[in-house]
Amino acid sequence: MPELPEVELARSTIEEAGLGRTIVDVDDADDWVCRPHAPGEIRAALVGRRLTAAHRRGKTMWCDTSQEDGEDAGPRLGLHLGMSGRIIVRTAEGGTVHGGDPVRGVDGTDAAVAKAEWYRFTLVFEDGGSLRLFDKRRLGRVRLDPDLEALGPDAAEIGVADFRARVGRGTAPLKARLLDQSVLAGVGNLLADETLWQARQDPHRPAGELSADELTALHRSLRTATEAAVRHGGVHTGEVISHRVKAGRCPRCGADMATGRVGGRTTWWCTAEQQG
DNA sequence: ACTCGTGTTAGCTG
DNA sequence: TCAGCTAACACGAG
Repeated sequence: MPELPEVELARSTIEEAGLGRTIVDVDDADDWVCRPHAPGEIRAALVGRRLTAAHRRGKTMWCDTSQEDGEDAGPRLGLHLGMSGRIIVRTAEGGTVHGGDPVRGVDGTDAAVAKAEWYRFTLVFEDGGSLRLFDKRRLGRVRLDPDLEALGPDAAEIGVADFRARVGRGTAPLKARLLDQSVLAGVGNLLADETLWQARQDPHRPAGELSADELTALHRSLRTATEAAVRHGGVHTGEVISHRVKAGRCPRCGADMATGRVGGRTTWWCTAEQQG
């Protein structure tokens, strides 16, 4: 699930329900998710502190932490949801205040029961509540002081001039350019397909071939698609997403949807409007 | 049994 | 050195 819209929703969940609560315990035993930290390292850094702010750039989140007596401000806690991660914040009473049911999520699966081992990382608060990373596939990541240098500007905030300069260059397929997190941070496979469909652009087209006007329109489409996804609860709510299926038809013109691999990802496009 | 995947990245190639 | 591409990562779901 997690692309920029899902991560923004997770960030706001932490902001609304996870800040200001003193951390009394940390489960960082999963040394794959917490790499390169050794088990206990994150725990030692965070116990006694509080989360004071929740930030996001692209698909990466990080929380500022409070200072302890006589020390500098605490380390930043970096959180990445990977391919299947979710943030679950629980109240002192154990109820889920935000983040929804861990299994019965937007992906529609509802048969399974959440297994304890799918909780890959946990902060336990003094009030008895918790903040947890729930991640079936274990591609999520938790680390202290994450490096943000490799990330381009956030896809929801980049201005049109900057967007044109960064995206409209190179010979790589346009979709690959949109997916490159060092060019622009936050666009994932579904948001890329939705954006290109809205802008009626061929995903295979070399990015450097687009005109200034086309790039301006693409920037507008990205904004529109991203804002709608945040508002509606995730990228899966995009207009073309449910038509990315075998024998699917374009919901705008009715032409066949085609599929192939672009930028290493499964891609769907309208054969009529996107010059398939 | 076998393939796929809403993400990231080390490593290879030209 | 850079831009671009592929495989690998972990593991559940179909």
